[in-house]
Amino acid sequence: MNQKRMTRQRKTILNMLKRRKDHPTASELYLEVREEIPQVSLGTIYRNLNVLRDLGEVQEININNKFKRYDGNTQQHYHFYCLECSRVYDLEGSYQEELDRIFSEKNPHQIMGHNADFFGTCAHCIEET
Amino acid sequence: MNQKRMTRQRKTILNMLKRRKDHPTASELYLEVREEIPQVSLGTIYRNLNVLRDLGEVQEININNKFKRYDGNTQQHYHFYCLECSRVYDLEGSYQEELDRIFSEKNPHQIMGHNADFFGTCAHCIEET
DNA sequence: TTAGTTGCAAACGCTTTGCCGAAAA
DNA sequence: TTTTCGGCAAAGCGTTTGCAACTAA
Repeated sequence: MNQKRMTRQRKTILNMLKRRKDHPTASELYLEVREEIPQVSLGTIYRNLNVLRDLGEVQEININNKFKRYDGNTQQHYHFYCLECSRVYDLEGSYQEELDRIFSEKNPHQIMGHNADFFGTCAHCIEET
Repeated sequence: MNQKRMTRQRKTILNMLKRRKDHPTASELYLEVREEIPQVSLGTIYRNLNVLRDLGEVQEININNKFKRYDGNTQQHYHFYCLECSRVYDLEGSYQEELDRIFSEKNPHQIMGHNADFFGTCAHCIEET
């Protein structure tokens, strides 16, 4: 792969993702980056998110096939998707490595890992009802 | 909701999904349906998949944000995604209900269920190398 | 008869990309 | 200076939708 440069745009996007505890979409990130670099373009956001994802600096989240979300936390962890408000949260609790073992034994594939996302009603939406 | 009719197109799509053990995309299904109903349109495939999904007759699978896949097996089960060939397989082994309890205790959200998909190299691709 | 459905084609919405000037290294 | 990157706008692509004709019930 080519050598990557740490441009102002790329640095800003990465910092914002590391700081935010939610999981913004490219458009949401675009709005925030624009406050700091007004002339930035959406294409730049998308290009940099793909670069950062390839470098392993951020995690790409695909929960519902609508749009991708990005997570500055690159450790393995699970997500929670609220069916009411569509917010995505990190979940507390450890990654269940034994699942890979359990399902490896019962299937002919070489399992390298898994993704899991939980769904339901988030704390925020429970309060509102 | 409105009353649904079992048209020839809808019946054909449902039967094919129940019979196939893979998890076709709308386009893949379109190709197969067209062998039986040559003048069918892609729009009809999409509309019926959404209807059947809403009726609970088929399961919609979102593994990588590229395109949706459909599964005629409506029981809870996990999937395996091959990183090499992109095929999607059903996994043998039971749904881990206790995960919902474990993560419910550690988080403030009301968890109703979860999805999990495993990834790695499938049996088919292992053989080829 | 009548409300849901289809085929067709255009529209949608998120994401990618070609081009060229700008700027890291 | 060299090579990657950014801004802009157009294109790409899976999916949805408006419309008039059609059909299941």
